[in-house]
Amino acid sequence: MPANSTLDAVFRALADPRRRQIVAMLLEDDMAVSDVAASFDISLAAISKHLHILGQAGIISQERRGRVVWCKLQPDSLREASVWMHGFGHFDAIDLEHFTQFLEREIHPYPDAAPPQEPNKP
Amino acid sequence: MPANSTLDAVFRALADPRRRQIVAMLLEDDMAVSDVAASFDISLAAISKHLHILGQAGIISQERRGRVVWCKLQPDSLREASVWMHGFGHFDAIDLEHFTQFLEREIHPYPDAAPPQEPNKP
DNA sequence: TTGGTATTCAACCGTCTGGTTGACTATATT
DNA sequence: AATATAGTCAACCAGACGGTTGAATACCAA
Repeated sequence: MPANSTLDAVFRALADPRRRQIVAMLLEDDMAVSDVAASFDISLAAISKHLHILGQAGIISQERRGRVVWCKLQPDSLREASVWMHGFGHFDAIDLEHFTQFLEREIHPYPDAAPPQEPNKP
Repeated sequence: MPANSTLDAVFRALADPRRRQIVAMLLEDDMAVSDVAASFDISLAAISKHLHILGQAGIISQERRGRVVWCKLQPDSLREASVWMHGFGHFDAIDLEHFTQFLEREIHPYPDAAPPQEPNKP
């Protein structure tokens, strides 16, 4: 198995829209597991699994503080994959305007739903 | 489903090391389906499926010429996903030196195996 | 100590994935 | 016309995925 297993894990982790949405949410601020879960209508256990997959890929880290597990984005983990993709595109400058639009769509997919609430950090 | 289904497909397509290797090979030159298959030890049918997945994601296009189906990389398809990732990394300049190293690893994972042969293009 | 809150674990389930093989279609070659 | 080559299709299979529920664990608070 030659293949860069980190790249495997990163791309696989990002292949799920819910996980991408989680990543986008964590870009704004660290969140507790249940805070993350509050933005979705699936079980807490399912969210826990998604976070585990993101953690395995190195995209987030999790730290228990008291009974709360805090999730933190590890942006550097995306560097390798980003470089990989960029190499194929021979794109000109990255247009962050586009990115902002994606972010909006990913973080607030349901405009009517409850917005991600401010976590009560210690 | 808010989720950008193109991003879904692109990330999912890239999550498989064989498919990434195919993409890397196609960066060097267009290839026929059986030329692609020659670099792997799985069946032609399996390769055909992988190419279909890459095609669905828009990462490659396929064009039949005679009885040969030629596969061509569509680098623009990676732009959206590249932008997405780049937005999280707030990386400095993309270092294409790294990319070249990845490429080497992805295209020639087994140094002893037969190198990808020159396709006989018309 | 009792009880509530936060999270994970374990077992289970339907669906998707990636592989196989054999039949099939379509094009070249002789 | 007969045969070889290129590729896809269809049926099948084992294993991974994403979800559920209920029990277990760990911490905090009264």
